[in-house]
Amino acid sequence: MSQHENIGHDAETGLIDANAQVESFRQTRNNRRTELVEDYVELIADLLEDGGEARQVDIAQRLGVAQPTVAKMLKRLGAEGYIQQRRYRGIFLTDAGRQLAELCRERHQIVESFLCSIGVSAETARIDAEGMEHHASPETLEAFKRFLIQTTSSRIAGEA
Amino acid sequence: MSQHENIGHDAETGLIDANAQVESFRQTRNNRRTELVEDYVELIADLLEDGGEARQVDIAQRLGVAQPTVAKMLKRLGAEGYIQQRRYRGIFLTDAGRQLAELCRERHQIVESFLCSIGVSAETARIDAEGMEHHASPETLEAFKRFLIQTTSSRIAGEA
DNA sequence: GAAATAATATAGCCAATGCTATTTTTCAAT
DNA sequence: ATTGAAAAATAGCATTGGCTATATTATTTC
Repeated sequence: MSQHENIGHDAETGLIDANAQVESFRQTRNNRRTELVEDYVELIADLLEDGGEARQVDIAQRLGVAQPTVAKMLKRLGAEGYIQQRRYRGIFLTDAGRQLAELCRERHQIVESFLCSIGVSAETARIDAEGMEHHASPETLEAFKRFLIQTTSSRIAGEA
Repeated sequence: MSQHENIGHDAETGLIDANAQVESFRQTRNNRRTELVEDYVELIADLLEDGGEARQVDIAQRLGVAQPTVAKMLKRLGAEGYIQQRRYRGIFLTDAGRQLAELCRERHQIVESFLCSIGVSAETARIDAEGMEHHASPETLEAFKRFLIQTTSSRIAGEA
């Protein structure tokens, strides 16, 4: 039996095919593991760009967690090669970190703008985008972008 | 200073207001904690409805995790009042469980349909919806629904 | 009804992410 | 230069959600 056979709905039951569903759940679990890393890197990039420095206390305050929680996560980010850290010195993004941050920021921006464009309030869009961005695949992001371009050009053309 | 003052962007920096951002992150962390419960309850409802029973092995197989992992989570679901469980007997949803399942299923359905309606493939929609559904607020769901109704009526009216 | 099989329960491990309390280090100010 | 405050590091703990290995209980089959 081929690996990609029987994707979609299973005729024998009303349920989604088990192999397909298990893949969704696995993917989601995977995403959940990388969400925090992405949040941190994105936030650090913002802080660096804006204020020139990203201190643990700032990150902690922004995320709403305690400083030791941040310290622990920064160790992980360092180990994964996204940041460079010197004891009692500031935090810097590596090339990989900057790259990831850029990706996240773009994705975040697309999701948030998209939500706004379909009539969600700015505040809710911000909150929901924060959670949803990590689960938007490239394909979905493309669809969001297409939609944004469409509605933008419609508005320019003066349509309702 | 009022609690809801200064929501949105902070004029002093290019960054989002810290209070607003921290709220987003808190909300997201909160959602993440309830995601698994919702996944389980939704899946159990599906299994019960379809096959008449929801066994640990089925749940484990569907989620792609080991059976003891499911056993542990079921204890939690029991403690939180969503399911009833008798040793070596099947699993049943309580009223609260059925209610939650219904809510989740509806939400899931809306998100997945919505993604399809903007041109995301069925398979990707399934995967992304699995992750995104838990982060869609009522307001966003309403926007999705509005959009679905619009495009449906457009199609019926024969528009491109 | 006894044996084999299937399902569930339990024990014990690990990693991730949160916390508080405390120590260490740096920096700023006098 | 010393001190005091701020920041970061560290220790130690709890919870959640994974896992494997194993024991127990039901069920099925002969």
